[in-house]
Amino acid sequence: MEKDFFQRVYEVVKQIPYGKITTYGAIAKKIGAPKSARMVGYALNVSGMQEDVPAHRVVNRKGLLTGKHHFQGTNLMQQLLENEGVKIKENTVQNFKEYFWEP
DNA sequence: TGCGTGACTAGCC
DNA sequence: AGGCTAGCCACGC
Repeated sequence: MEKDFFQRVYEVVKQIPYGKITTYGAIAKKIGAPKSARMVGYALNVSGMQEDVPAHRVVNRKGLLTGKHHFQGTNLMQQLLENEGVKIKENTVQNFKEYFWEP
């Protein structure tokens, strides 16, 4: 049975390895909806019930932590990424291209 | 059934 | 080079 759009997003996001990050567009393309990058972020927004979904490892194509505003703390998302060895500066991932992981 | 909204992306000015 | 607008799809009311 085909999983819901959101569930597909969770499946891909959960596959992101430790210390790596990816973009909404990459995920959207992976699930077969390259035009629905916005839906990926939307899905993560309601992923509050999905603890296994490391939404903090998902950023926009510029490496900007666009979704950090949706996290509990003001810098929680950044703290989590730095905890995995990802350097963050001004809400932006440093060496984003190197940390980028394609599903 | 229809309009508005959004954790995006790409293109144009 | 930087900022703004348009297009896109799925969900909620």
